[in-house]
Amino acid sequence: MTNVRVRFAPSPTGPLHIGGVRTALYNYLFAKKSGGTFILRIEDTDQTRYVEGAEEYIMESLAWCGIIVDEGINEGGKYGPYRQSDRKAVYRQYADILIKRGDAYYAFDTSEELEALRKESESIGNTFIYNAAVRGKLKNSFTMTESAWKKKLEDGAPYVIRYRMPDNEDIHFDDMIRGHIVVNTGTLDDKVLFKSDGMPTYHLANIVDDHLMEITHVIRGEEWLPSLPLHFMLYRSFGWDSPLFAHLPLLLKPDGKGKLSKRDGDKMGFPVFPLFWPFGETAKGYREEGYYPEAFVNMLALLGWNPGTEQEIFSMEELTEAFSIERVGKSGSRFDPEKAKWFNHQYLQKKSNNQLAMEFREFLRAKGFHNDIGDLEKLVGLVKERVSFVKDIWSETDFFFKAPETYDNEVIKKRWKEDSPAILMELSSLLKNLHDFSSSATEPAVKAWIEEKGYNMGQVMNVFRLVIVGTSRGPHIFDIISWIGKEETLNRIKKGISAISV
RNA sequence: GGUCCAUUCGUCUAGUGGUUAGGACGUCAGGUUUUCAUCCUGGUAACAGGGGUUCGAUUCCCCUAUGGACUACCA
Repeated sequence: MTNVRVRFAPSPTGPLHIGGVRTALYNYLFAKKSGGTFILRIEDTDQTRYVEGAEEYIMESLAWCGIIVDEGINEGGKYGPYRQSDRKAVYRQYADILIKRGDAYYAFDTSEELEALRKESESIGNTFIYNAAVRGKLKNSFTMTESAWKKKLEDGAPYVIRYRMPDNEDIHFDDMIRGHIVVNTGTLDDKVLFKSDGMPTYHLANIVDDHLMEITHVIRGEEWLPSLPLHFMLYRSFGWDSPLFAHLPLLLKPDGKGKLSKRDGDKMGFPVFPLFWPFGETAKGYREEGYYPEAFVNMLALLGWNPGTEQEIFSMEELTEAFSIERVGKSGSRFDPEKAKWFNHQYLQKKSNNQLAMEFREFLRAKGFHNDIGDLEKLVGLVKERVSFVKDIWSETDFFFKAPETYDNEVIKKRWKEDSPAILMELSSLLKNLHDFSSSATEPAVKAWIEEKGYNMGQVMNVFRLVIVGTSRGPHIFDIISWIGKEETLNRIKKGISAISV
């Protein structure tokens, strides 16, 4: 088998959608599985949609995910340049080849004229398509005399170059995911290949570049499936072998209908982009929300592909090993934000307490804590298994850092009894006399005291937790007091008694 | 409207011409924790509908329905 060469070819029109990231990932996995080459090509032939910062965003996103580009605008390579606007000079000659072969032609219709035609057709319930049926009535090198259209070109009149789609021919082609497809050219239109601004359209640039860059497999989103027949025709007109195609199913909204959009994320509170997008209308990113790239990639890989086994947790290496186009599904996948969290939970559990403590320390610094924040490794160990994100450690441990300011009324109503203050006072003096304040020392001491006094556990432990935490949640109470220390424990008991007894 | 694509639990999916249709997320129940969460155990829940083909279809074919993509001098 020849060397696999695949490309990811986004347009720099804004932040890269997670559907795009998944396309890049599948390309990457496919290439790496066979030791092939992953190419990043920037498709910026539409200058009006170019967005500053988007190229960098794309590259940073791939890097964050651990997708390594072999050839691209930064990496270079033998087939460059890798930005289509830098390849402008190469496209025109290919358009000319098509014209010479009679497979393409000049057209002088203005956008306004065509728009009017479209409206007119629509008003009588038809769809206007620029094809064999109408091309004979419009302004182009078929309807004009050679001297007339040549004169127009010489005069610098604006024109486009269109592909001449055959009138009525069944064309057959194959997709690695969808199998064999047949389309009649009569339903297709004469697509513009070369725009009046001197730039090629996607269709021309894409085919020319894929050929020149010796791309062997085109793995892209399903939204391209309708233009596949055109692309096949172009390869045929040029006399080139076409690469193999695989059209990936789309990522759909978690609820309702249609493909996943930024709005869904905003509405339901999850990101639709890998990284925070800082320009203009900003957008949340998985990285900034606290997702690990490994978890993000794992989640994305399983959305539309499965290994055929019951394994769900995969490293990039394992994904590379297991991936195959054959196991990519045919139908669109609804995105499930809950499952995304679950993946992150799995990866967080695998981190060492030491590593998590470091990450949590960073988090605390950003929050303004600078010194004296205690044994974070131990703290993290107490709550690790209940969190999915490093930021959750904070919401699970805020009461470690500061005494409660309010006390849960529900819990007070249920647990606070007349004798509670007296019992807590007793408990306080008991704790005061303990020298070893570790959990393993305080717990048996307190339990023995409860037994000796004939109290029951519930009447003591619940109010104890209430004054220490402020409500009924959190890790083992003796672990908490051990971490905050004797002095703080006694203070909280005292404060709690006076605050609640009022 | 037209062209093309798709359709297994709520979601991601496995699977087969004859299976108790499997797993994961979610959800529910029980257990653990005298808290909350985690965790463990168990339960709930699906082959879109109608025709064929066949001894037998969830699986193969056709139709319908539903969903989706595309329908620009955007990609």
